[in-house]
Amino acid sequence: MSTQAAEGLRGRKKRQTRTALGHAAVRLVAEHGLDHVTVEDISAAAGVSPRTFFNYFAGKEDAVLGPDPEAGPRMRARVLAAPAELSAAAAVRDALLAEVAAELADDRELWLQRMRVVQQHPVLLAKVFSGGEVVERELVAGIAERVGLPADDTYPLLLGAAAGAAFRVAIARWAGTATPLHVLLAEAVDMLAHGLAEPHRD
Amino acid sequence: MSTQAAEGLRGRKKRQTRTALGHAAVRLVAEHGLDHVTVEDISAAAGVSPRTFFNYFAGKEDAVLGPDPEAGPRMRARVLAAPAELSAAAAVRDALLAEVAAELADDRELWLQRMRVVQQHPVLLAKVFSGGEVVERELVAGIAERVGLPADDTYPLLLGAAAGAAFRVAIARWAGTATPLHVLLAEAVDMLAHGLAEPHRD
DNA sequence: TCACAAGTGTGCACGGTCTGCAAACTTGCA
DNA sequence: TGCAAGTTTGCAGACCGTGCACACTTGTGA
Repeated sequence: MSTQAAEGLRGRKKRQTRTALGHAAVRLVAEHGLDHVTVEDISAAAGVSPRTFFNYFAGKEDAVLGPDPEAGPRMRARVLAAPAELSAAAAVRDALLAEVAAELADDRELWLQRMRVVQQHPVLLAKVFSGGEVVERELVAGIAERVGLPADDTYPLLLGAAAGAAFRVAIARWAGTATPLHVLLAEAVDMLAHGLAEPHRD
Repeated sequence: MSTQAAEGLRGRKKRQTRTALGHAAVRLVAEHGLDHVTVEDISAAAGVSPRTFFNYFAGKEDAVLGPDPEAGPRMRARVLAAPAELSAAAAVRDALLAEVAAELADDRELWLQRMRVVQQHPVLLAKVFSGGEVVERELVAGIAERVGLPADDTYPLLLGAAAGAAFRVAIARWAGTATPLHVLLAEAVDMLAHGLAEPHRD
């Protein structure tokens, strides 16, 4: 729900091809496993040539993960737009929760299947992290701007990295339980805000 | 300084070849950039055949990073061996600092060059993360055991992930400043322990 | 001393990944 | 209708990574 207006017939078809490739990649890998699926398979399933595949994605992994280039700027904007009375940590917390809500609303089923595939293929996990790195960089920039520190200061870097950590942990737990993602994410973020103190035991 | 005794001539040569390949990889990539260096180049510089290269490393990236399979178990042991009166977070803090000290003492110059190379090649960053993931898993197991929670509970997962985040931030800052790594790492860990509260301004 | 088992290095072949290039083809617009 | 710009595609080529078979080295026990 970001750039749907004034796209023209050209852009529309491009977007269609891209999502067709992405969906095919997730489905095929879920069915046959990552290294029993070739770029040729994915292209065929999406009805384009293998060469065209590489016009859209850098490789199999990218197609499965379908990285969102707007996620970084969005997080940055969210952090900067948060009410001024909130602490930076609280602003990041809210930004994370809002982002998760928006992402899931977009394409819930695909997301879940994607996560399942990622859990089964450590190679994909690596790509997720490096993708998260790009987002994290923008997030760090937003935090730095908000608190008035340079972007290479420990505080913005660490808050950004911690946000990434909380996100990953929430995702990991989500894949194994029935608890809603936003609950798990809030739990993780709150734990960070309390200095990682040991939780009370039953 | 872990398994140097009773190695035999066989094992010694194997280790030599491995480090020769690793060093050649770091040096060549530092000189010419990651994708202007082929496996053939690295093998030639180390005096072995390209086929042999793949007996040691899964690819260029692995050779550059020289992953340490013992790092995970070591961290786990450190966390479990920490004095009982320490909190889990403090135990992790000490384990991190001890690990850094040991690693750097081992081969300081290579480490620094490696980090510089990694900063310039996001692809390598991805591998660092996935490598860190393996270590993190062990660390999480240690934390879980120490505090008596299951390893898939939020607390151990998050503390492990946060430790990884602090480590990465410290490394990133270290590559850009003259501050000793252990100081940066302590700063980051303390910031986490204080709930990521905004630091005092000058 | 010798021979043999196990471990290590190497060449070869093969399928897969990814890129550059140039030739079609399609779309948007005058 | 016709042109400019964008998209798809095939082709060639470099590189990656693995399986396999064979040569060579090392350690060991007869």
